[in-house]
Amino acid sequence: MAVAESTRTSRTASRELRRQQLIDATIKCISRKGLGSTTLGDVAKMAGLSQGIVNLHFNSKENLLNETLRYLSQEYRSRFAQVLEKSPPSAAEKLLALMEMDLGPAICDRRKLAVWFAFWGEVKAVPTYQKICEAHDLTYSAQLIELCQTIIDEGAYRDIDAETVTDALSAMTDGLWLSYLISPRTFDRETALDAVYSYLRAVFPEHYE
Amino acid sequence: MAVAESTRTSRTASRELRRQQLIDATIKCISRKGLGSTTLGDVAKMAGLSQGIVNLHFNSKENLLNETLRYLSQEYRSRFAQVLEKSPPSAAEKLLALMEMDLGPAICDRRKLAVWFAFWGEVKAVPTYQKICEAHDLTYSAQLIELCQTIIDEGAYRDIDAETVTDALSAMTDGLWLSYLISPRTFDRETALDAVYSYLRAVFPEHYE
DNA sequence: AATCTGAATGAATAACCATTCATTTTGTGT
DNA sequence: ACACAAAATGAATGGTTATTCATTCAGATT
Repeated sequence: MAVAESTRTSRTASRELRRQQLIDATIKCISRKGLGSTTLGDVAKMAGLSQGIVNLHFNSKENLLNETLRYLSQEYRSRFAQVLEKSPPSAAEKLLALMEMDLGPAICDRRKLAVWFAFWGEVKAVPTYQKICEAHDLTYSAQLIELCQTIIDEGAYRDIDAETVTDALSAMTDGLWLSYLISPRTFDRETALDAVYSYLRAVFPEHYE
Repeated sequence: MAVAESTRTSRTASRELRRQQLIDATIKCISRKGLGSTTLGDVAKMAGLSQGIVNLHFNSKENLLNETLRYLSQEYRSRFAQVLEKSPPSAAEKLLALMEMDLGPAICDRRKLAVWFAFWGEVKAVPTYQKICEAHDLTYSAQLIELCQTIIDEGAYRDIDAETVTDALSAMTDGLWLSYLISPRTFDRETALDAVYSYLRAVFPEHYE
């Protein structure tokens, strides 16, 4: 476990900067050793700081982990918003761009995925994680439903509703992440994208041919 | 945390029986407290036995957890085989029955799911978990691919291959499990099944109308 | 330059927990 | 009944880790 970029930031960094530095270190530690065996000592060492540093800035390990999960959620949301902004205006293209983001190298990266799954693995046991994840999914879904509804209206598709397509698509990306996490050798991101394409082409044939 | 059915099994149970009793207790503990804070003391108390019992039968905590994951995998596989046996002979009906099993109350149960996700959350950090999960997915996929191939041949479906449909379907069930784990209030099993139906109807319209 | 303030350190503490093992209990065969 | 072997117990051990806090350090203010 390597020591991080300690020389670049001045020894006395502003409060927010140091907190972010520690959250980054936490993410790195969890992705390497797992949530179960990440200690505050590990996090401090990874950040190139001293033993007591986490409690100084976060008061407790529990709080550090909550803030780390909140950060992950917020980071995802801002990428999501960025993709929505930058992609072409049509709903079909936006939806496709979002799926490609989910399965692109920035997000569908084993290190990041390992951290998400580490938290998901404790969702039932830690109510705070559940609340954060539930809120995360909710805002994410709401925007996908809007896009899907527009597509359905445009194509006058029958026997399908926006909520169902959204449930299916977001479940699929989550599940594809798991496949990639478990079988990185035999399962790649292109294969994952093909699965999503197969669904989009099948339910929205007018839009995705 | 309650004490389990200690009176039913005789104090000196056969080796295999006691091991299974401890695995069951482990599953209960993980589903309640999470993998991270399940101790051998918890497991022993849950089983109604003494502190040192786990090391007597499993030698180490690591080994107990490995065996617990193997048991989960094996249990799933036997349910899977049972559904294949009991359902009508057509591939389309078998596939549907399997999906309904995945999202039925026996498997899509928050306590069980919490345990699966607890292990998945450590997959990147614990090579043994990864190997067990990868092998699990492999045998599971192989059988689904066969079914899908039969359906594709029957319906002479174009532009779709069995591997892709299998990837999509199993990712979807995994992801739907996560939705159910995170949002048990707003997300129910019927909603989850609708998502799967929407895919099946769309890619295999001849078979699922 | 001297002082002051908040950030950072890292050794010490106390709690927790996996593992060990000497002792006790149980069931079986004689 | 008795002896023996296997199973189970639970107190003790040693290692680990979150948290605390007295001390040190950096840099801003006067």
